[in-house]
Amino acid sequence: MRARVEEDTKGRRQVYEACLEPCAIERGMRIIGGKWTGSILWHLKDGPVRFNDLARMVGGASKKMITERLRQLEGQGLVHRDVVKTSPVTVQYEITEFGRTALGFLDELRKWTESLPADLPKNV
Amino acid sequence: MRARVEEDTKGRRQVYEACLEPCAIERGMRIIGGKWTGSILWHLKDGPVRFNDLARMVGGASKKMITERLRQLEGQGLVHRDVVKTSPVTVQYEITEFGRTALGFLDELRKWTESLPADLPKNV
DNA sequence: CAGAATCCAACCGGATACTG
DNA sequence: CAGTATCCGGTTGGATTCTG
Repeated sequence: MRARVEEDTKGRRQVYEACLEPCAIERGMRIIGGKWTGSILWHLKDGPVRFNDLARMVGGASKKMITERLRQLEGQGLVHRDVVKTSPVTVQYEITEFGRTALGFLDELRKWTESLPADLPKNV
Repeated sequence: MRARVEEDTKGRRQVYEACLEPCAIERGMRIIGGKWTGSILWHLKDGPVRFNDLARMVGGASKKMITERLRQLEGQGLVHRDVVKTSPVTVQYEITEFGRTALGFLDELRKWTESLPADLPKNV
């Protein structure tokens, strides 16, 4: 098996060697587990959202982060970018059909997180 | 609402302000989305695994990483550490009942990743 | 509005060597 | 075997400023 060279969620160069190839869990996490990535995708589930609105919805992430993640998601075909020629221009981000295939997992994650007891051991 | 100060998967200090509190997706990702975290948990699903065996199973991660993640998972109550007094000592890591509650969506993630077409747009 | 550009301290994580 | 300790270059991501 040849070594694969890819970019993960954060644009980091990842070299997957023969016997070091991460399992599906790890690969998946590298795709949608990056900081803010899942959250961004999730907030697009109900329809197109404009850049600044998205930034507000994903509260906590800087514009820089939102931009980087969106570019990545776009490059991966999970999100579609649409420029509306108003003045000033507005930009709509929309989840693609492919992107929607990840929502099932994200919803499971959401349910899991929300089910966590309030008195967790530590750090959870 | 007061600001919460916690540690995420990677032990980073995270300050969650009132209106900046991440959504469940993001919080969940901070718990099990860290590098190697999901993979480690996943590889414990079939029963206790010893340290070095785990390191091999999660191929690619250094011992340092395995150790750090295991300590974290242990502190969160997702994994239990058991020292067996052989000579030299062996250490077994076992997923807890609580930890098992995370396997559901991890399996969703696995299925999602494995379903990805071979000819993906980019970076996926 | 929707970014792009820059700065930079903090952190991450691999490599290596060592230990009981 | 199951770690710990240390080094250290690379990456990350927040803050800030600027633009069409």
